[in-house]
Amino acid sequence: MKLSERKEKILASIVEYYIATGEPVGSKTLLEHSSLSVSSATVRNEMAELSALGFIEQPHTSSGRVPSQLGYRYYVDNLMNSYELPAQEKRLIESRILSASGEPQQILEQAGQVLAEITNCAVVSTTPCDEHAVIRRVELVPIGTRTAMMIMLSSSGILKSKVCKLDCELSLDIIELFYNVVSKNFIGKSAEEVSVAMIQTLALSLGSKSLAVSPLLITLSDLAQMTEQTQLLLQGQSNLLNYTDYGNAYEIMEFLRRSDPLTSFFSSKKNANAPRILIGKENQFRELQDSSVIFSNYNVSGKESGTLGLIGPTRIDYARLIPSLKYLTEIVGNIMSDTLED
Amino acid sequence: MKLSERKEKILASIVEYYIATGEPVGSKTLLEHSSLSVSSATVRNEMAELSALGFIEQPHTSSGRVPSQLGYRYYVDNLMNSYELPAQEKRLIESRILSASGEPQQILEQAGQVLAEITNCAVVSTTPCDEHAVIRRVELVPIGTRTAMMIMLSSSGILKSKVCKLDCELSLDIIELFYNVVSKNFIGKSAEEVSVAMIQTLALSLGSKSLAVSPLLITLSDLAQMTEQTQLLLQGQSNLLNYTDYGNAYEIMEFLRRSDPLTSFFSSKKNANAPRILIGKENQFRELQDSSVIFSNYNVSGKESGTLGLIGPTRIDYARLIPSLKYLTEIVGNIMSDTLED
DNA sequence: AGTTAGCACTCGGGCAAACAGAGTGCTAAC
DNA sequence: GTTAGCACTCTGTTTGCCCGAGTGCTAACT
Repeated sequence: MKLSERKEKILASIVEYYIATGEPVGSKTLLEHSSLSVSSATVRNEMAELSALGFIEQPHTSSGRVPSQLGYRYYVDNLMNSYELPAQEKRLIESRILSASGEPQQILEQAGQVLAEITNCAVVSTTPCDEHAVIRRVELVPIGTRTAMMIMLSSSGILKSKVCKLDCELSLDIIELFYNVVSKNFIGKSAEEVSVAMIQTLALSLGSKSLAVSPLLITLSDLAQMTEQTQLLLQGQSNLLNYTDYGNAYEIMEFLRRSDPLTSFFSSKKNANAPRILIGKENQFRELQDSSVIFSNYNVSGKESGTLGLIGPTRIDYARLIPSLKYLTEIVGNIMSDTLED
Repeated sequence: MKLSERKEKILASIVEYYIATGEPVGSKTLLEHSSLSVSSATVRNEMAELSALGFIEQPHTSSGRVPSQLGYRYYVDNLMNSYELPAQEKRLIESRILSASGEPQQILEQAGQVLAEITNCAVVSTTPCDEHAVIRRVELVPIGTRTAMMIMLSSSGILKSKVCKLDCELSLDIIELFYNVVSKNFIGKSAEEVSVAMIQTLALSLGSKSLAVSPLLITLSDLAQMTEQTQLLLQGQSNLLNYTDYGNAYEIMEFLRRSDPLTSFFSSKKNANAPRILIGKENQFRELQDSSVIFSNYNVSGKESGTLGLIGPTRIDYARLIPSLKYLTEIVGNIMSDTLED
């Protein structure tokens, strides 16, 4: 549906004024804050039609208008002029992120913090996940006579470690055997390929040494699982309190804590290089249906690997925040790619 | 100050009833919920005296009484009968924590989650910090021709890693040189000893190889810093919404985000093997003065290393939560010690 | 046909008055 | 020292009221 130019102007004014102030906007206030040169009565007529079309609604019979979900959608799709991020702000963001060390988790943490500050929204991000990631390197660092720390590095740059306790002494030949087994059977394999069954048959084939090596193999498989799992990072939760009521804020927090639904949602929404915007009920999660969710993927080495997302009110400042989010995902992707690149 | 037995009974009843219900308790309700066999008038008289002494107070002139800070303090110090955690709950806690892998961070995370669930409080915990910790092991894992991941393990079991980019190719002899330098100059040293100055003089002494090795040394010193820093872990923040108002919840969240004050506060309060309880204004942080803070240290290998803490309302259920917290710190300490032990 | 002025109408927010209920402190008797 | 009784106080809630903002409609105007 295409609105007349004047209706579009009015809708844009309503959306922008409401986003800026949070106050429902009446015909008079609208005139004061727009360049329209018609009377308030005309505006009222137009508003009545916009109401009928479902683009705006009234909190109560005699209050100003507020954009409806559909109104925001129309605004985002047709009216919003996405402005370019000023170079100064770009540099500010960049400098804060570059200070983080090279680990994905830390880069995300830093990026999330910056994002939470500049957007005043809750920030969710997922650690990079590359379905085609393979085990790149495994190291075993003895830290006692029968304990060792195993470290796994995946091709997507994820580093995980876990302590492994053995039933017997960790002798040099066991270590050597382990490394042999690893390089023959695990390096270059993806996490899914490291199944329990595979570990078991492998352990059996080792014969007498099996007893000593199998705890190591189990740890290895644990690590493979951990590497594959995307984690959800939450930041700026306090910002939720700025826009929702008590109960909803609590619900959202609890929802975010059960990170699984969002994680799988994000990972199902790849193949989009532009930020996605879900306004109100456009998302499937009851707890978030009074909020808007904006999320965008970051690319590591050209592949979409993780997501940065914002959760804010439906009257979130789309025009300002979308470019910020977009820029941040770019930066995050670049830095992570840098780390991996030779 | 020692109260009469009857006053103690009345105070205990008030505290317990108020903790249980959140309702101010009047003379009549008190009688219904205690074993006293006197009339309400007598209770009123006693209450008036308790009021005068400052142990209880009235929200408004004609409402029931509520324990004052002093009242809670007296209760905690003299009246509370700390009950033993039922074996069943112990086992439940244990099973959930044992499922965590061996890294301190993950153990804490798991423990924090359990704690948040059973207490309905916000949980803060600090990663283990041993001032006498020394660098135990450094590993350099090449992940590209000019990038490597450096991994540092401290004697207190902390594992940190950072990616390091070199200006030139990471040749075998550079790696060897690096390991030599490390084992000669860093292993067994504490983080404080790894100063920038020390790195610089060391780099100079390497002559022509300095250029190649110094990025590695800088990364090493970064890692040493990271190892030394205690991190603050936050969980169950949503529980804050259950007891404070909006503004205060926001303030507490922001306060917790600026983790430094609490971290240094906790680390200054070691040398106590029992849980500590700070009621209301007994703590020094304005944001927390409407709350109670209960915290307890966990010991790794016999040394106090980190803290688990609860933040909740002043009407928190002291009698129930203190044993839970205590048990959890014991468990956490034990598991972490296990990991380190040979 | 589109625009405008004018007007009656509606509804929420704020404010005061009225009210019910819980709990107190005090007094006088036991 | 304890108790019964009673007047008093204070809060939270409900009710009614008014004010203001904003609407929709009608009739006139261009």
